[in-house]
Amino acid sequence: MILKDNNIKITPQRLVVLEYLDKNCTHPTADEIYSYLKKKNPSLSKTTVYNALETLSKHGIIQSLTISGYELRYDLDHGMHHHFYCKICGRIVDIELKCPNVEKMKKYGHEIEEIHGYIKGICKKCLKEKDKK
Amino acid sequence: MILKDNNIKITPQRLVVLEYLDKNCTHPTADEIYSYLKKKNPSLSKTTVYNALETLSKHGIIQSLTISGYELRYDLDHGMHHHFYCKICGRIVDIELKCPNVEKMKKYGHEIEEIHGYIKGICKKCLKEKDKK
DNA sequence: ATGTTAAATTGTAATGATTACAATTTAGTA
DNA sequence: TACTAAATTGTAATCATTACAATTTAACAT
Repeated sequence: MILKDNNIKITPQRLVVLEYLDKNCTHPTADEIYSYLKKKNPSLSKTTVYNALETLSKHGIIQSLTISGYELRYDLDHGMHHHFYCKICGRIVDIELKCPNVEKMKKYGHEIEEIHGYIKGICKKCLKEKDKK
Repeated sequence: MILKDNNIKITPQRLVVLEYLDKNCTHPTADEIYSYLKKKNPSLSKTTVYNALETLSKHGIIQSLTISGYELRYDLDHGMHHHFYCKICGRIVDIELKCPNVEKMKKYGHEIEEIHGYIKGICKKCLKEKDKK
């Protein structure tokens, strides 16, 4: 199991957070995760959600996205992809994409740990809505 | 002048904010801009700085960066480039880079307005510091 | 099984960036 | 020079995130 593999203490709270992110690819905020899980886990604290997210993040199991500016969003890492953010509906969708620069990047002399590709605009669905008018 | 070209009302406050961003490629926060400009413009309000940044941003004259997570940073747009964020010193440096995906992106059916490339890791300078130890 | 201990969880309070808002001032134009 | 819509200002509110201290618990050794 992924927690044991990373020497992270296994707690029910961490398990539910991880399970939530595994089942929900909606790039939720800490608050969305908390609000949902709180229903079935009344003793859950929001701080715990933040702590769990930070721990998972630090071990590279999940990724935190800064794309929407005023809040962090979280994403279980399933390999390299970029994100598209719709300025109208706020939805974030994954974009499967190989960035050919990843390897070249090292020539700058910096040590690369993360690569984030954020594309912003208007999504397919919202474009259709606009056309109707 | 760039403000007139965009039909933005010319005010001394907007001018000093723009000038600051033109001269300082440090990707400052709103607060850094405010604190510096306040010295020579005592009547300047922080809200005005936020307003000016938003207006300039909306017109594509400047870009807001979400790279550091808990605060927005601003950058005068001089053509396509990505950003490198050092996790140790917090500095953000420009990476001149042509992204070959920009054109291909449209096939997803979304309308693309902005592309952000954020690379995170440890910068050259901080790597040297680490080696000394 | 049980006891031990370092680490995790909880709830509350603090922080700090950003936004809301209403009163005042001003840029652009007639 | 006067007018008006828009910009500026300062204060107060908002809201995500973090700090912290008390309590609980996972993991491990006996």
